[in-house]
Amino acid sequence: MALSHAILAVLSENTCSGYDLAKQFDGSVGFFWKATHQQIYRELAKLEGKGVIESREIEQTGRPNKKQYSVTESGLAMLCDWIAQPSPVAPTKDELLVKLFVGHLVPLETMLKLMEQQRALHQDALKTYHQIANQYFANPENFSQAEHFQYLTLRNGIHYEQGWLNWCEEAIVSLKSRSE
Amino acid sequence: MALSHAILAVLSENTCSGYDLAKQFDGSVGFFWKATHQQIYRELAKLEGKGVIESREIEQTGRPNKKQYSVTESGLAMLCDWIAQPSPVAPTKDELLVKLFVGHLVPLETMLKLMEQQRALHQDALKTYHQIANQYFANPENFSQAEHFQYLTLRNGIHYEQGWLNWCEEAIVSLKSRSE
DNA sequence: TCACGCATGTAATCCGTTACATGATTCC
DNA sequence: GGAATCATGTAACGGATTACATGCGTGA
Repeated sequence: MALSHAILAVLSENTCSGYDLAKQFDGSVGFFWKATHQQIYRELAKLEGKGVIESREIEQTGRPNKKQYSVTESGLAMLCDWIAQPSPVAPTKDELLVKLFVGHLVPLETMLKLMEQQRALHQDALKTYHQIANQYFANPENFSQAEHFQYLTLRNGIHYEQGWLNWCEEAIVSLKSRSE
Repeated sequence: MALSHAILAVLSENTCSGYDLAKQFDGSVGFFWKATHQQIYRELAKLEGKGVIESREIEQTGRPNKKQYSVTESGLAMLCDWIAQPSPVAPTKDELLVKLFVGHLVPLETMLKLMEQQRALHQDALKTYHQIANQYFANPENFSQAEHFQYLTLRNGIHYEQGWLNWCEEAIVSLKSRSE
C-alpha cells in the first residue's frame, strides 16, 4: 500500500512523468523507498483509475511524448490523511545479520571479509550523504519549509550510516581480538 | 531467495518444526528478518523438495503431531556457500521518512506527534535489546563462538536503535526551534 | 464456556523482480 | 557504428500479506 503513497508524495512536490518518477526513486526518495519503473507504471495506472492522480499528454519533438501526472484534490486529501496516521517502526531485513547469526559455520576470515566489505559500502554511502549535504543543504538558515523537511531525512541517513560504521568497527575489532 | 537461507540458518542451530520456526522469526532472528507462518510452511515444503532439509514426524500425546525438520549435508553446504557471497547493503523502506519528506503538507504539530511516537517506539526497542543483553549476554568472557556471533547481531540492534533515538531528538528539537 | 496455545495448512491477492520489446536522438 | 538517454510498456514468475480453516487440550 505504501508505494502508492510514496508516488503521491513525490508527485505532490513536482508533477512529472513515470520516467521522471523512476529517476527520483533511484536517488533522493530512493534512499528510503526503492521502486523500479515497472512498479511505477503499474501503480500510476491504478492511481489514475481511482482518480487520485490525472495525466495529460505532453507533445515533444525529437523524443517520445510523455504523460505528465499530477495529484488531484482527492489525491492530496488522501495523502494528508495517510501522513497523519501513526507509522510503525520499519521492519529491518538484513542479509548480513542473518549470516553473522550463524557466522560460526564458516572460517573467521570469511566472516571478517564480509564485515570489511560491508564497512566499505557504508563508508561510501556516508560520503555520498555528506556530499549531498554540502551541495544542496549548505546554509540551513535560508531553508524553505520543504527543504527543512528534506534535510531532516538526509540527517537520518547520516545518523544511520554512521551508526553502522561504528558497529562495523566494534564488531571487526571484537572478532579479531577473539581469534588471538 | 533469502528467506530460504534464513530458514536454513535457524534450522542449522536447532532442528525444529514449522511452528517453532515461526516463533523464532517473531523474536531473535525476527529482529532482522521477519516471516509469517504461511511463508515458512510454504518454504519448508520447497526446501524439502530440493533435498536441503528433511523431516520426521514426531508423535505427541494431547497435542497435534509435528514435523521436525533438520538440515541435510547438501543443505549445510548450500548455506555455507551463501554466507561466503558478498552481501549488498540492505535497502531501507521507511514509511516515516516518506512522510517527513512531504511533512510541509500537514500542520507542524501532526508531524511532531509522529516523530514523538516514533521516538517512543525506538526507546521501547532499545530497552528490549538492553534487557536481552542483561539476561542472555551478561558475561562476554565465557561466550561460546556461536554466542559471540549472536551477541554481535544484538549489538547491531543497539547501535541501530540508539542512532534512531539520537536522530529523533535532533529532528524534534530542530522542528520545534523552527516553529518559533 | 471461552479464549488461548499448539500445529498445520489452503486460497486469493498484491507487491516486487527480471526479462523482453520498441524506437528515436545524441554523443563518442 | 555503437552505446547511452528518453519514454513507455507487456509478460511471467516469485515473494509477501491477509483471511479463512481445522481441531485438540489447558487453564481461568
